[in-house]
Amino acid sequence: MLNQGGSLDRVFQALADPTRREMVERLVRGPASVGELARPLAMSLPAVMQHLQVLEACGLVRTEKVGRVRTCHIEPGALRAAESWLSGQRTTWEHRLDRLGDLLDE
Amino acid sequence: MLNQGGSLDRVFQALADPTRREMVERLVRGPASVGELARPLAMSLPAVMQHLQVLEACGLVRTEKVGRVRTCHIEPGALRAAESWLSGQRTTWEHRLDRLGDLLDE
DNA sequence: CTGATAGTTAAGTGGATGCTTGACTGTTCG
DNA sequence: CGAACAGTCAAGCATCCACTTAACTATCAG
Repeated sequence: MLNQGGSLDRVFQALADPTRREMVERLVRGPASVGELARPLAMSLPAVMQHLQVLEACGLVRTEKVGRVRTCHIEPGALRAAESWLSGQRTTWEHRLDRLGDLLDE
Repeated sequence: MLNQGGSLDRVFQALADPTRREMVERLVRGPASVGELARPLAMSLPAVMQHLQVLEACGLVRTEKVGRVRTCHIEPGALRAAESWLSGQRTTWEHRLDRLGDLLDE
């Protein structure tokens, strides 16, 4: 569980944008080409590319080009890292509540 | 489970900053004053205040001023919202893998 | 009252972000 | 070959972000 912080920075930063979250939501259902990713989005193709680069740079997405089409897959590891930081915080918080309850029981 | 998308934006945006994550990590262990939050951080007090305002604006932290000291508590709901979006994505991803496995079994 | 403490406000700065348009590259199809 | 297709590069622009310093307010202790 090596928690290298800089990577969490980028993952959360990536997820902070609704367009990129929508792309992730699309990709967890299966791979897609850049064009397919772009179709439901109200913006130019280069803009989509830039979002894609952010997702790739933080490890949330992996892409591969064959012929003239680039196919994008989700990379669940990065998602898991973020989820696990959050659940760690929740756990600490809950432990604190437990200790507080124990104190009150005395 | 009201899906207020704009709020997720702000929560992830807030968590994208290492200073703010550090503040959250401190606060899940218990309440703290602004000064206590600031002590371990290598930056000016106004900078810490600004981070605090971001955390408060997205609902991650609640603060209350008594006398001249402002005390900050974590607000676990916002953390849970982010965690639950992430776990939803993971779940969808896993379901897809299941269906894929079923296909291969045929 | 006076001084120290705890926090706040305001203004400014440099750098990152999210988007655009226009020109361009490589690939496939007829 | 030549046209359409899928994607990419580059530049430019408006806005946002993370900080700073300086000046200020409010509270508490002696």
